[in-house]
Amino acid sequence: MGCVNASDVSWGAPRAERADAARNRRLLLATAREMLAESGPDRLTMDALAERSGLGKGTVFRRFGTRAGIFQALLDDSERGFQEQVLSGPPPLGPDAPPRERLIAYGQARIRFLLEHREIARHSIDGRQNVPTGTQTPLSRAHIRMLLGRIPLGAADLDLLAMQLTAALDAPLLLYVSASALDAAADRAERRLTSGWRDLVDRVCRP
Amino acid sequence: MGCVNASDVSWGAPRAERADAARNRRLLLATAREMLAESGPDRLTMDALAERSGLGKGTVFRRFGTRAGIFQALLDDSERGFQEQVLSGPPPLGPDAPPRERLIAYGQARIRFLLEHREIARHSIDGRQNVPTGTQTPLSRAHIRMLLGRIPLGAADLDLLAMQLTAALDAPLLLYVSASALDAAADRAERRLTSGWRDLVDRVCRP
DNA sequence: CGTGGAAACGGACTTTACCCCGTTTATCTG
DNA sequence: CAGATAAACGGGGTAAAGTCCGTTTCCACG
Repeated sequence: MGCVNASDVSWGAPRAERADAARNRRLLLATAREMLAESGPDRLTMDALAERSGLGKGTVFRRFGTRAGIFQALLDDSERGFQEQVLSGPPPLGPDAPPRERLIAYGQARIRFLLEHREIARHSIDGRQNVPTGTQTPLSRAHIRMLLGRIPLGAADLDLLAMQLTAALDAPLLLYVSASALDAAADRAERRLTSGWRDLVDRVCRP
Repeated sequence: MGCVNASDVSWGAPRAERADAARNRRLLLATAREMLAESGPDRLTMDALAERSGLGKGTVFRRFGTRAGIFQALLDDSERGFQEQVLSGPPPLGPDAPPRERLIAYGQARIRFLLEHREIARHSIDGRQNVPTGTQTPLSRAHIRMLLGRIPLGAADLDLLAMQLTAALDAPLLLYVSASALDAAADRAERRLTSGWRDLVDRVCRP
């Protein structure tokens, strides 16, 4: 837990982020959340964000690269707490639970998380690039991969299987089910996706 | 097969597409393909497409709605042949094969198709909207759904399972595996995804 | 402290997606 | 064949994304 954070002597390779840059990133994320809460994702433009933060547009773009990048950063940020639950929280989500149960619990938690942040998650997808490296899904994938490694499955391409399961978990919420349908019946959707995930995992993990 | 095509007396509800509109759509798609072949997807801008087609910008937008819409239309168009193979071609892809084998064959064919059209497929994703209704994936989903219905699976939410499998099939190519990785080793990727799909279907379909 | 160089900043500039609405054209009806 | 009507067209206009590069700020090191 209290081991290594960004401001430590952790410079293994790059050179730690400059102080002003870090401050501005926090400021930008905070401002973005405000704007999001006030007027929804569509009004969150790069120009507006820059102006409202009192920063230049160039800064916003260097930090996030692209519009979708802002949403990725926001999602990433929101995910931190969730990640801690997964890595060191209580079972069945955290360690000290049998891997198959952890896998099911993980899916349930992720579904809830994505539902809760569906707007942001939706907007974090950028057709020009594949899903962001170093954020959201890769961690999902890595975690699922790790759990699969501890479940007795016959010979199998575990990396690929992890990717397939990640897709089965995320894509419905990110791509397939319409946003309006989710808004209309979020509870129902959550129950359905959750039990669907359990079924899928059950099917995949046996003999 | 030769039952109902767009120009028939099929006006159940809307009013068949106007002749000039149809002609222009074909022209636009053809021009888009040319431009794509010549200079890649990034140079395919709405303005350029309009000008090169000798049409107005407004026309392009009314036809396709959005930039991603062009790529969706292109993909849809390319998919027609593929769909016929699936609906009425020879087994194991077409009818007259046991459903489990058809499902596996379908996945293999779809993987090949997406790999072949990966550029277009990538660009057809629009973060603002869920995956297009009436094209590509919905058909995938419907087909998978239909096949699942004919495979003995215990009690299961078949609609959801179909969505999960569709996601597991498409998302790796659409979202997760980087375009450059695919370009670098498309053959290897195809083999891996293909056998991964077989494994997944095997796992899912056995009580 | 002072300083050199790397990193971050700012905001004008360019490009592109997307909107709007007056005008033209296809098709249907009598 | 003429007139009506709804659809399609055109292309200028707007706003937002993304780029560039001269200027400023940080901070490691002396």
